[in-house]
Amino acid sequence: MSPYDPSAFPPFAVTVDLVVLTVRRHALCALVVRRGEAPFQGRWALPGGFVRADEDLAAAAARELVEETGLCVHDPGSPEPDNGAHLEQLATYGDPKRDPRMRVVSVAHLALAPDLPAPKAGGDANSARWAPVETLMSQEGSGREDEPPAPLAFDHAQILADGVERARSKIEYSSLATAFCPPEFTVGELRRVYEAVWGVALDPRNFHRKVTGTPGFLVPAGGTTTRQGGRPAQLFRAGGATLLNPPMLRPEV
Amino acid sequence: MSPYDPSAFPPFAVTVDLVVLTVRRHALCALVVRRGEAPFQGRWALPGGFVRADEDLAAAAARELVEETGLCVHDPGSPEPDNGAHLEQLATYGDPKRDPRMRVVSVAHLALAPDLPAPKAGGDANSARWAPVETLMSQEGSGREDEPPAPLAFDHAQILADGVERARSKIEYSSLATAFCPPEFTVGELRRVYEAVWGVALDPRNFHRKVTGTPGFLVPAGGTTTRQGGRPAQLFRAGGATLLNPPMLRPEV
DNA sequence: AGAATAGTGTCTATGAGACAGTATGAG
DNA sequence: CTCATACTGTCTCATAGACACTATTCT
Repeated sequence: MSPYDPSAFPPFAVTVDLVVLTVRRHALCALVVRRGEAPFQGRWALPGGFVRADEDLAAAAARELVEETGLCVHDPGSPEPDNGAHLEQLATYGDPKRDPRMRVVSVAHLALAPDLPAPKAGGDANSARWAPVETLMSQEGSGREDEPPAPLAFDHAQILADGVERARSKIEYSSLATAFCPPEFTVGELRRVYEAVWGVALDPRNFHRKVTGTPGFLVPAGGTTTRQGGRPAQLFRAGGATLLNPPMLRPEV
Repeated sequence: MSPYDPSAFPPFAVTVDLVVLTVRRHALCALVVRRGEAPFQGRWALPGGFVRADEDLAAAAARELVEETGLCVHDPGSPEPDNGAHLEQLATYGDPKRDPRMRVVSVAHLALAPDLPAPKAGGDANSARWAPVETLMSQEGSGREDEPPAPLAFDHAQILADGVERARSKIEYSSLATAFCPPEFTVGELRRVYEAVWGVALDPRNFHRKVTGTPGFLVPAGGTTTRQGGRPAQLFRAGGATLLNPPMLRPEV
């Protein structure tokens, strides 16, 4: 058999799974859905679904994101700051035994979204909710009654860990942290995003000097807000610069 | 239809494609094979093949790498420095029209190898060769008769570009450049790897101070060599450190 | 007034980049 | 000898981190 014979190939199912991250109440949270059917019935899982026959992978991921959150994907070309999310491919998971029913290859995607009111349950899941990644990634689950316990279904714990690590490293050298913020935000709000994603405290003064001193990162939006209390803070929106050079340093030495 | 019904899914073929990079004669080169059959018959393409029914994605990539180059994949756990290559997943390409015959999702992998004598032709390709990425990535191909012309088959030009970009950025903050070197190498040889991959000239003295001053990056192997001419240089092997902090800065501002 | 957050200035340690100068081989 | 490469040392400039200080709001 020629390895390129198109009539002799093992059939695979291809899905997209989504790691949707947001920052809620100073904590990095991921969107999880409760599975309504076997396998792993009743367990929490990442949202996802089959790629359709004539659908690109990115389109499938964007479709699932809309179905689960109502978020539209931000088009990098369009100038207007819709409240769309950032979406990028994460990695592909294809262990032959990752789904007990059949051979499924899942192309995981990472989405970063600003804080949303509440997730709406999609048609293909009993319920959906935001859960702190700290809870989801701990072996035991939290002791609290109202939090979803680990472990996630399938290999979703690994996918989530990879997505969180991608987000944590990517905000170092890119302006991606603004994807967690509303269209207009203050320096303090952006700093709290970094602190929530990295789980560390940053010096507010050095942070302010760093982000306002990087050309193209932030552009003044013209107003001020006092929604955090204290002295009114200038509002910014994300500038055109996507790469941060020199990068924001993650304190951890 | 439930989107999770395992009996109702569109069938996909899943392949792995390989971006195999090495440094030959001060140039970053990629392994390409000439296609022996339609589509794109006679054109150059990245090596690759179908994932088998019970095979993990990484295993399929490692199998293809052995078939094409004879290189075994370096197991990060084993201490002995076999001349294995570095292998990692790159990205997945699934445009519905990327293969005119059928729906094929390709999980591309990136392999970094030391300089090899000559590629052996695999069973599923007429011929294989190393080609400078500069030639492969230019629109026109080189004017020289003995070089493979662009463009590559399928979407392999995009995959190659993504692989090259991954390699270029990853040697900044990791010790991955040593994957291009033989088990024992000199500081100058490692510098020439950086220069070839980035296409820039680096100050030999500052480079030497940087790499020898980073703990765990290089460990002395005990001997010296004079294979580059000039004063004999100390031989090193790659140390245990995989992350470079602070990173090697790519001069380009 | 006191608390909280925003924003500026100043000092210091670290490291990158530039480059002088010495060491040791091949021809 | 010259030439090529290896390696060390020194200077300067940029910047991260620490932190004093002022500004402006709310309760």
